[in-house]
Amino acid sequence: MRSARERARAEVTAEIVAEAQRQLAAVGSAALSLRAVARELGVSSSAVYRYVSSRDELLTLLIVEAYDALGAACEARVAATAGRAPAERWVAAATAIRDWALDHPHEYALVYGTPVPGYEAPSTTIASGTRVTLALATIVRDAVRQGSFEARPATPVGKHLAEDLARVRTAIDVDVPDHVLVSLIAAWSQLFGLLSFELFGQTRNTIVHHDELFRAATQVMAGQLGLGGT
Amino acid sequence: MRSARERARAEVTAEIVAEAQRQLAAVGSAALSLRAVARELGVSSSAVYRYVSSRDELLTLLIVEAYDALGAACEARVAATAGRAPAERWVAAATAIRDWALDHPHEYALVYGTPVPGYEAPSTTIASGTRVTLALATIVRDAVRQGSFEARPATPVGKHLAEDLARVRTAIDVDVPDHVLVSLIAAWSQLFGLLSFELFGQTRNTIVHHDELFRAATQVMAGQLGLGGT
DNA sequence: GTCTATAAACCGATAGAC
DNA sequence: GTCTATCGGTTTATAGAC
Repeated sequence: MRSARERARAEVTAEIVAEAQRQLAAVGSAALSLRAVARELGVSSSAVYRYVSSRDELLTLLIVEAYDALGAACEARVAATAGRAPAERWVAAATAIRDWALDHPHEYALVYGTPVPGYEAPSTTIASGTRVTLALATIVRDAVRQGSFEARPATPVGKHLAEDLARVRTAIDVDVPDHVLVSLIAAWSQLFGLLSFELFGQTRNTIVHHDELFRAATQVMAGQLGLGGT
Repeated sequence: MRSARERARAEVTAEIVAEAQRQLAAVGSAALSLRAVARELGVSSSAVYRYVSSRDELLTLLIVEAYDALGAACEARVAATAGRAPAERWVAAATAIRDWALDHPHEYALVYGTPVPGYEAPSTTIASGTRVTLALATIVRDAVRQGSFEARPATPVGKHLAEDLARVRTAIDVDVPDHVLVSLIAAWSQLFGLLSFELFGQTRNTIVHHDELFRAATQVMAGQLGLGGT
């Protein structure tokens, strides 16, 4: 059981992370400052060092928090749509990702945007980072098991790439041919690519109804991936 | 004709931009500092203000420069492959984009990554920013005119989205049905999504042969877009 | 654990001399 | 056009008192 001291410590750390998230939204990750967090929290700067040993550690906390929140949101949607048509699940999961990203644009940018200069992510962040990818893979895995997956005509894949894809196949535990994995990666990168375009303002002057475009594009990709009709 | 003064001024400005690009690579866009540029150039900070009126203006110069360089590279590849099979041209253009991005990762991040906090891009950057998109659209336009474009079964598109797509159709001057435009946007965002994944390290622990994956994924997307065989 | 005080940097931008 | 000097602000991080 945790002592009162440990619990107090966890609580203060959570407050620091919460304030850091506000800062992140206000000034961006590069300008995130331990000092400003302390100032806003009403404590001196050195006090914060008792909880967070450096700016990089604070960034790591934020990154893990963001990955976990997004991963949990996506996992929940995938679980909630179990039994539905695969294409429908794909669109639902993608929408969950987009909804979270629109609600937390700066945390999205922190993990999927330009890396913070000078910051090297420790391996502790990997597990949280792959959650959302694994959740998406679950949809394909279920579709394959149900037999509602339409195989596409095979296209050959280079030998070196096949090695990478074998690693991917193991990681996501989806037993499909190489060219389907390529399609899956294409769909996956399409999803985040379009989302980044929207959030980073690349389509600002052309697209107004981003929600409809996103839905249509993910529907198209689900079909091209082989997840079958709606 | 330009006076000697004007020419000297353009030359010094170019030196400032070149040094700023080095800074960009070293510390990232958020930490880009007029002062450091001046220091490295061996002049005082205030001297630089004679050429560049503010940090934001320097950023704008860098952004326009990056967009134009990438746009020119893509346009050149599209022009060089005129007459070839559309899918081949798509892959070639995508590869040109990737090659430029790998050669200039920080400039890529400047324009396609997280927006610089506090910086508002002036409308002067729009024209340069759309060059690469227009170059890609040319491939589809040529394919349609040649008749080597395979129409896909139509899927309905919402009314609001149709308005946006009408704007897109005019902007890129490609006369295809709505659902094809959605596919095109999907392919476009897939291309930049995968490239961002690679450059921002999202696939770091899984993919080794990024070049082969990129080629395979763009090939698949070209096919799904309707650009036909190799 | 929290505080004050401090070191040693950095920044954008401007004034005024030359 | 370039300089020095300066204003007024920022930062990370540490030392030492309480």
